[in-house]
Amino acid sequence: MDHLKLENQVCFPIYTLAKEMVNKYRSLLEDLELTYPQYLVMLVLWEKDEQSVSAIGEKLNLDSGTLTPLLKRLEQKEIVMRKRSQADERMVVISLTAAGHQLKTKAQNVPSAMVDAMSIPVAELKLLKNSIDKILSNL
Amino acid sequence: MDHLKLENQVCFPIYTLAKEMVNKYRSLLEDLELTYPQYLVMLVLWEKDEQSVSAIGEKLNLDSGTLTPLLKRLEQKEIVMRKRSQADERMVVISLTAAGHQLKTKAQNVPSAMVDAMSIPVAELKLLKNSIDKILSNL
DNA sequence: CCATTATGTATTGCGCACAATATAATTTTG
DNA sequence: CAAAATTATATTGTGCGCAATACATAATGG
Repeated sequence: MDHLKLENQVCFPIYTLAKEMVNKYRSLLEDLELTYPQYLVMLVLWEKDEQSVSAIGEKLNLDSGTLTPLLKRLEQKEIVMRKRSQADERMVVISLTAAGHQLKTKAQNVPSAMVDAMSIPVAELKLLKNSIDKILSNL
Repeated sequence: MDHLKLENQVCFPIYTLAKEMVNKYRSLLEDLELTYPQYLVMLVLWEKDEQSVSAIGEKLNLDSGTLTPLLKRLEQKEIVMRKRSQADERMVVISLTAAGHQLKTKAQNVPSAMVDAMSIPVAELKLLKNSIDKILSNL
């Protein structure tokens, strides 16, 4: 078997799936005027308000080069605020505005819409998640 | 269950895995001086030389906005050539240079190195690929 | 055969993603 | 306490990824 054939690649479907997922989210998040990475940041903040850039970055595996401009865009939309911590002025603390909090109610139906779009049995989805987590811990 | 909790997201692990995969490829492809998307284009060309931009794009699900600059970078590395088709001057035909052909031998060990890095049983990998293909056909 | 439509690539603009570096503040050490 | 090391964010540069648009060529239908 030719391991360099596209058809025999394992990673290519994963790479493609991730892109297609983000494309699907593009339409699902249109109303919220959020991109998928922005939506992920909002998930993190909806769970716990007032977090440092690095704390958000650790949870999402994103560095400041990605987060700083992204958070500035969220600030411009006026759904988050950026403020230097009093305690440690190196830290920038991100917090939700009222509009940012409210956006959560508009996002409630997004996860189920996504699972519907994938239309795959929940059991199979759990297996999938398990395999992915296993690979992630190895990489 | 709170469907908006990061922990309960199904897509986030997929998104993370795709990124980690690309990161792993970064080190595996360092010798070849290729990025992962560039490597994918080379896989397509190693299978069949002389293909139009659109043909490559269909196989990889990438549009000209992505491929044109990418292919120009491969041209600068002198591993591919870009030439307008005589038959249809709208088409740009991409072909491998001698160096481009030779690069294939250096790439032979990349797929196995990647599978090794993921360190997951082949059987489970096949299940994973099946699930992903199923979701992709739905999205 | 000419106007219309379709096709193929290129360009532009925006938003990630990450490496490398810079900068400033805090902590640790001698 | 001052110098050195560490920590946290910001900045810069490169490379995707995709939508929207432009533009040229080819095909098609009166």
